[in-house]
Amino acid sequence: MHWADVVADKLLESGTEHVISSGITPSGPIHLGSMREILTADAIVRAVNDKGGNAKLIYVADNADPLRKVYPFLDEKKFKEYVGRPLAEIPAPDGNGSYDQYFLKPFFKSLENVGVIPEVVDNYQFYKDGKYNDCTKTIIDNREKARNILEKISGRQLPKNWFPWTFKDENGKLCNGKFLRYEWPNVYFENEEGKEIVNNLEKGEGKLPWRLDWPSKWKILGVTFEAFGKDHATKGGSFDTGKRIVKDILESKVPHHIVYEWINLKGKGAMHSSTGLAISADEMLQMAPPEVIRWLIMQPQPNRHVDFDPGLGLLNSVDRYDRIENEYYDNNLEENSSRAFELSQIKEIPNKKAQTIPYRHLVTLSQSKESADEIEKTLMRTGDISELNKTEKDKLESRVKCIEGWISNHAPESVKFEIQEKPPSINFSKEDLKRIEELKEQMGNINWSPEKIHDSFYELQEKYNTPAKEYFRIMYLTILGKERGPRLGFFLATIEQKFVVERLNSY
RNA sequence: GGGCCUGUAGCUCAGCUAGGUAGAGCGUCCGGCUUUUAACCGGACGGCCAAGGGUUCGAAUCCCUUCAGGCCCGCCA
Repeated sequence: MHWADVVADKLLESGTEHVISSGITPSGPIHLGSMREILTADAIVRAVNDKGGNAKLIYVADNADPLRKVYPFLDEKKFKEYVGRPLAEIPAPDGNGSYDQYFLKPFFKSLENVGVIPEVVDNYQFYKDGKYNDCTKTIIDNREKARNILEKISGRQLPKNWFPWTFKDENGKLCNGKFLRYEWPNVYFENEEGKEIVNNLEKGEGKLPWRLDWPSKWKILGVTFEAFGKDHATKGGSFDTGKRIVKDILESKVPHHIVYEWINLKGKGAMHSSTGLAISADEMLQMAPPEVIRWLIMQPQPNRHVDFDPGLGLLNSVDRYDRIENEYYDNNLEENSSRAFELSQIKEIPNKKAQTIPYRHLVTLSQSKESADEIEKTLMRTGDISELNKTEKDKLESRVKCIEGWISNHAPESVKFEIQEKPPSINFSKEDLKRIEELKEQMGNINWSPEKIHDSFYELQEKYNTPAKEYFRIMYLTILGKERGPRLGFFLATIEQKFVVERLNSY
């Protein structure tokens, strides 16, 4: 059984209503690794709903968290003063709006593109609106118990006058002040300068520290399931302490969970926004079809790491996905693969197989044609497809866009080419010139189909006792200005016969 | 030091939740398609399921131990 269904079954044992939670701190571009978290959660939501339950997906934007440091992608001068302040209160890097929204907006757009539409929780606003009041109060009332749990389970020592609140200084920065006294809803502390500051706990002046904030969210939102990264899952980590806090102090339920592994960039290691070694969700969508992105997450077990190769490997991933799609409709898949395919669909599962064009072929066409429209016409002319319906058209269009993005940012040189508008000036040898004459005649007189074109080179090989390779080389040189290129039969068939003959005639 | 995960064919992995004759794709080799680029079709080769022990009529699957690899582990998230 697919992992999402295994979890769904377990969840449904305790009821039909479920809240699946996911979240991230929007401190930088939100990357593909973070997308795994929410796609994993989304899979569970779909699985529960498919089995007749009623699950909703909640996305918590942890924008009450402070900016930890000036990240490499930030302007040092401008952002130095904001370190320590809640992300929701900092201006965006481009000056428009707030910092958190600057990163969240494109991420939500990306999520929409992969078919995920969560209910968004603005954590900062939650604090402001007093949503945390009850939990905060309960924790404060039981702060010795809380301290006990944290110290015992995490094995760290808390200061003598520990108070379960991250204070907010008068300059707006979150800080570790010295706790003085407390009287709901106010807490008084001494800041570094020795000044007494008051925070109103009901108004979001400061926040709960993460290890208390997380279990509080479970209770406030009624979370029944959460997928989280293995950094939280370590012994004595925030999940371990969170479990006890929510059970013993908040008297609420511990959510079910799974731990997911990181996504590595092939040959480079785990993605981290802080090191800059990351592909943002946005960027990802500009080079890979959304259903393939989903499939990369749905196919493997969540606890296995995924190696993502934005180079040639991406083509393999798309090919594999397309093959799975075909086999799905041929009813030829094992249960897990079949389910992974279903969970990879952006919208509902189409009940008919769509016409698919081999992705590698599209990579060629995208570089020789101006638009998706032209590509479609060409494919119809070469007999690769019959007329496309609306869905197929959209798919073609979006895939062409992905390929264009991929070609310009990630593709290796070996697959790139450009049709030369003017005949490249090349010093052909005498023999080459003779072959060009032979080609002129051949190209002008054959049926312009991929197979015929392909065969014709071998006819020349027979006729003139010259390796077909030589003819290939010449064709690439005259049209692309380089010695290699895409499979010639298919490629030439996609451009005008007239153009090819004229090109040869100019030598 | 503590913890989690992983170890199955040359490579990438499925199978383990529920024990019942070891699977797929890719690669390799052979054959076919009048044959370039990571093309297509058919077939073959290929595994003491990391090692050892236990439970069982029966273990890749459950339990214990060992080894190897990856990652996580102040605060913050």
